[in-house]
Order: sequence, then structure tokens, then C-alpha cells
Amino acid sequence: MSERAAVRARNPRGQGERLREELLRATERLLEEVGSEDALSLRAVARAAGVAAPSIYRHFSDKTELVWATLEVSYERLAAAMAAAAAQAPDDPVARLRAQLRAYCRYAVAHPATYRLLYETRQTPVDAERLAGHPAGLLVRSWQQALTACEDAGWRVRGSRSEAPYVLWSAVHGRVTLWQVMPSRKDTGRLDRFVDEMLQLLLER
Amino acid sequence: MSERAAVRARNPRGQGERLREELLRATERLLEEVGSEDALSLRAVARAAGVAAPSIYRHFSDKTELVWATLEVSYERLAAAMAAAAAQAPDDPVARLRAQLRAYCRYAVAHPATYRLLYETRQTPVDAERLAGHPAGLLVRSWQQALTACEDAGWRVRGSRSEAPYVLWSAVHGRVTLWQVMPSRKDTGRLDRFVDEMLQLLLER
DNA sequence: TGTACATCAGTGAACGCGCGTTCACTGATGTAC
DNA sequence: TGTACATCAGTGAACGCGCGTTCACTGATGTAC
Repeated sequence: MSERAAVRARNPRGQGERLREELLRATERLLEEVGSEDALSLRAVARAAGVAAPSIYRHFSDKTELVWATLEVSYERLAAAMAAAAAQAPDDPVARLRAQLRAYCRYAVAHPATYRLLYETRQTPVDAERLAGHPAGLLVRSWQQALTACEDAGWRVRGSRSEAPYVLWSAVHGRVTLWQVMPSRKDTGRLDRFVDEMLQLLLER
Repeated sequence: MSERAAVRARNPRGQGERLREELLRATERLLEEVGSEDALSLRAVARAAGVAAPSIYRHFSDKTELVWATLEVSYERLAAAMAAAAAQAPDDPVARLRAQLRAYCRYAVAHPATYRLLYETRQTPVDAERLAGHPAGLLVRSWQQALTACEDAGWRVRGSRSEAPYVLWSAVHGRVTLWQVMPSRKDTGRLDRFVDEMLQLLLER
């Protein structure tokens, strides 16, 4: 599989935290390689980072902690990608929302394993407190705001307004999943067209 | 975890195939218990079936084969549940479609792990041929037919007709996933309301 | 300027474990003659 | 009716493996005096 990284120099004093970042990056990369949390091993992460396995424990108390931290990083990446896409879109709320939705799809397609991780409930020792802080809540709010911006620009949201963010998010997440599992025609154009379709269903002048 | 089943009597001659069914049932049950394909072990399946581990190899050539067979059983169960719900619904195509969608949600909620398996691409040694026969295709056709029935009864499908089955399926699958991952308010009523919402968005007189 | 010491980043060896799979087998039951 | 044999359902012991985690450690570098 993946070889030990080039011989690693020990971090200088006071810079121990750097390894933490390297481990997170290695975990993200390996996760995509092996495809799932269970298939990921701490030893492989250590190998990829060019470090001995026990060194991980300087920064993460156990495997769950490492994976959870990676999940948080993933969420931030996704949110950042969406924000960047919106910022680059034309100055029109619908165009911005469309750009966000497309960015969402692109992220999912580009990082299938980490994307799947976002919707993983199983996370072995997940306690209530942890689930409550699940970054998923951030996404709902993001769709919510985008829809409000459309309304402010004179669009009407069809159907129940409170349900609308969920309609949007469910549809797009579901479509990406189906896209990944359906054997035929893996062109991302279909995802783009789906996004347009949903916007037309949901918004009217 | 789960204890060895009550002492098992060896199947009579010619009835060896019975163990196959017992293994499938045990796999389904254990899958729900442990939550994922990776966390499932052949040894645990054997224990649950009251049999020695090597006995599995009389019926399945390896772990993948066993899991794949279970996936097929799951798909059939889901399809059957949907069909039964449609059959019990009032004699109206929209009511029938609604009943199918709700049955879909109920299945997903009742069997989260096997449901998740339906959308698992990873299936380690999945070759092209196998993916092509993925039972997911059956579901698209089922939504397709239900929509046509509505059209025949005088309803119009809003938006692109060819995209509509995917809209329906994506939305409902996505919503179930979110429902499972979002920490708060786990009442299935929300899923039912979501189904209604989608039907209103998609169908008009 | 020298030196004892604390801190820090990271390691090598070992632990016990459960796994998927293979192997040569057992013992009951049916069949051929 | 008896007996040799084939078939069938299933087993016990063993294989090699990689895993998560713990332990006591090393050796470079900074700090106090």
C-alpha cells in the first residue's frame, strides 16, 4: 500500500503540534484510499506520516479521537469550498445558492470516503454530548440563509418554508449517494442538472 | 455479545441448504447489532447460528459473498414492504405512492445498518458485472411506475419528467440519512411530513 | 563558561486479541449389491 | 437380510496476520545556577 514517508526529521522543541496536523492530513488521505473508518488503521496512519505508531497517542487519545478530528476538518473544508464558490458566483442570490449546491456535489465526488464519514452515526463511542456538537447543524443554517437571501430578492419558496432547507439538503445529499452507487453514467453533469432541477422545483418568482 | 444459539441439530441429509438461510438471517441480525460490514465477523455469524466457523464455507465462498447475499435479501425485503404498503393503501395512485414512500422510510429507520448497506459502494471486491446487477436499479423502476400511474390519473409531474424518479428517491433517501445523523427530534412524523411535502412539490393537478 | 537537570518529541518491543481461511477429519445416513 | 461403501453436514485445531494500545526508554535541546 503506501510506503513510509521520506525520513522524517523530528520537530524542533515547542513545535510538537506540527505532527498533529501531519497526522490529520495522513488520515484524510488514507481514509480516501481505504474507503472507510474501520479499514483505516492507526499503524497505517503512522506509517504514512513517517512516524512510529505510539507517537499518535501524543496527540490523540485513541483512534476515535483521531477520526473525529478528521471529520471536523472535513466539515470545515466542505463549508469553505461552498463559501468560496458562493463568493465567486455572480452577485445574485439564486446563482450563489446554485454555486454552493454544486460545490457541495463536487466535494462529495472528489472525497467520497470523507464525505461518507460526515454522515456516519456509528462512530463507536459517540456520546450524546458529542452528537449534539455534530457540525451537520452548520450546514442546515447555511441552506437556511441562502434561501432567505433568495426571498429577500423577491423569490418565493414553494411548499413549507421550514421544511425547505431540508428538502434542499436531503435531495442533494441523496442524489450524490445514488450517483455514487448507480453503476452507469458517472458524469458530474447529471449532478449539476439535478441541482438546477431542484432550484426550479423549489423557487418561483 | 450474542451467545451461541441453542444447541443445533445437524440438518438431515439433503437439507443442507437450510443452514444457508439460517446464516443469512444471522448475518442480517448481527449486521444491525454491530452496525457495519467491517464490524461483522464470520465467526460471530457462525456463533449466532450455532455452528462452527468453517461451516459457512459450505454455503458462501467468502465473507463478501455472504454479505452480498444478505444485501440482496435486504433489497427484497424493502421492495416487499413497499409493495405491501401500496397494496393496503386506498385505491388512488398518489395515496399508493405516498404509502410506498412511507414504507421506504420505515424500513430505513427499522433496519439502519442493512439499509446503509444498500448504498455501500465499497464492497471490497466488487467487479463491474456485479455492480451492473445492483438491485438499486429495481427501485428506480418502481418510482418510475408509481409516477406514471399518477399521470394516468390526471396529475402533472412538475419539472423534468425524466429527473422526477431521482428527485423522489434522492430526497427520501437523503432525508432518512439526515434524520439518522441529526441529533435532535427523532420522531418519524417528520419523515412522514417530508414525504407529503415532496409529493406536493412534485405533483400538481 | 560550565554543568546538572528538566522538558520535550518521539521510539522499539511487546501485550493479547480476534480475525478470515485452510486442512484433514468425523460420524450419521442412505444406496448398491 | 447383511454389509461395504459413498455421500453428506458439519467440525476442531491450526495458520499467519495486523490490529489498538501500553510500557519503559532515548536522546536532543533548552534552562537555572
